[in-house]
Amino acid sequence: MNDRNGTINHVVTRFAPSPTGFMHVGGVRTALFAWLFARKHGGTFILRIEDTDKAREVGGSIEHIIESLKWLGIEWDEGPDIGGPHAPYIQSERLDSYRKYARLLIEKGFAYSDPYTEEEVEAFRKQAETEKRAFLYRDHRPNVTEAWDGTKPLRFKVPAIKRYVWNDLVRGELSAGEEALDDFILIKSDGYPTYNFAHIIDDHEMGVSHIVRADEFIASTPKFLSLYDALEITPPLFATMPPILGPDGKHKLSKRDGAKDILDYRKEGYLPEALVNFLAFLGWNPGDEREVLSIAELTDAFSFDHIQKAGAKFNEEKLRWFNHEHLKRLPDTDFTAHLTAFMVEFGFDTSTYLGKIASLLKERSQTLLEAAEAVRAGDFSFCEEIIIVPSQELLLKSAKADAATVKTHLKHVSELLVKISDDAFTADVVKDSIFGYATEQGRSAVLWPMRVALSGKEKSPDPFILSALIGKEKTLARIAAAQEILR
RNA sequence: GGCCCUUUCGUCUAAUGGUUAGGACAGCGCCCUUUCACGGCGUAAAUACGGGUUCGAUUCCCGUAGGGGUCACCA
Repeated sequence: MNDRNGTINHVVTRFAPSPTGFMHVGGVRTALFAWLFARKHGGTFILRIEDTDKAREVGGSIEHIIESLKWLGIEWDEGPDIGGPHAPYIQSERLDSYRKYARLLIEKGFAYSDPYTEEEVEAFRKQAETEKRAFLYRDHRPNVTEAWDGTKPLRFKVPAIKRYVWNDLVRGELSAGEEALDDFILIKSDGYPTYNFAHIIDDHEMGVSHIVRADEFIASTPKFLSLYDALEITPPLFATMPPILGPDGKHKLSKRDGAKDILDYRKEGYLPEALVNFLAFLGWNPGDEREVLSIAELTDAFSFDHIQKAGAKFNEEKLRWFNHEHLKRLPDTDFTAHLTAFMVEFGFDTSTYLGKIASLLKERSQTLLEAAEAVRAGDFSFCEEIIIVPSQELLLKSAKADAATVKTHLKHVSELLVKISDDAFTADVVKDSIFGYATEQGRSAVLWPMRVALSGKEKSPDPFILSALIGKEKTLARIAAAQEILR
């Protein structure tokens, strides 16, 4: 909560999704910022499920949300699965609480039973639309109303129609006119509260200090503020995030633009920390020129001060770059562990030589999926194979020399390599032993055929790395085999 | 249509009255190099427009235009 000077005493933020399907990037980023802010200030982060619209609820969503957040490493201190001092954390289980505040508002004269049918209200709305006016229920506010019996919607009666001005931690001073104020529904005829009502009660009861929220709530803030007034509750601080736009920048990112389930990124081989890094930079920066940051660094650098006001376009190209950077920074053993887990999970056959080619894979793949596919395609099969039988054509393709000359070179290379002891057969030693000869004789005539002899492929890592990878014995055998092919 | 928000390279952004307007992704070029990849260097590229305020505006104010949001018994 905040004291009168606005000093942060204890930060409490929350992420409050509704279980209506999968998690998309917009929701995840809002959750991420709320979480980073709480962590930065040693505060509390709450996960709350807003399931007050039973018609739209999609089964399994809660589990899916939890799985998504956990994959990203966003952990909550209080939530539906772990409980906490303000349990329950699922709104449909908090109905008593909303009724309590509803009664309070009725007593104070700030709530009344809505006498109209849905059709009648719809007609008012249509009329406003026809007249190109904003729809305001309060234009039709009834003079007398019956006592609320729970079968009709309970409406909020706006205490004062006025212009509201408030401060937003990201946007600064915001304001909205009287048109933004209306008698909105507190409790629906099915007994569930609306978002407008429920989130305010919950945030209050859960001690939320900062509401990190999406752009679309700016327009309804005056409604919230008037409800806070009626309830005589001090509102939390607001921090409004910029929208995430589709690649064309024309509208908010939608499924059509490829907005997908956040867990799809796991399938596509993205590292959660890379995705988090990318998402954090969509509308935020650390205030310096660093870009590739770990979660710990992100937490440390995070502040609302550097959040953008304008919308950002989702750019998958840059996400791929972030992922590659994070992949490259992984120690080989960690990379291998990640890749192996990925391949097992998504049905790839794992190879025993993955650990040996970790550094090659990291360098060449932007995602774990690309690495897995490269392995499956046999791009590194030369690690396992005993014999390689390249064609003479390939052996000579870029050698810029005739078969007899190449054959002589390979023979000489063998003679140099055989002198190296088995345990000293590293890429550097191999290079040192033959590089002088190769330079002298023309590198393309020596190194190209050697590399093809070892890999059997037109494209591959260099022959020194290859030699070390497959070992002295196979290296010599393959070079000998290549000499047989040449005539 | 009303109300609200927003506007720096193609994209993500830095610079909160004085900079040759900086970085990154993507692009292009060169270098490294036996191929591929990695890497290095370099290049092109922006303050939406029009008015103010000021000695001086990317920065402050107003207007215009573009974009976004909202006007539910959805959140």
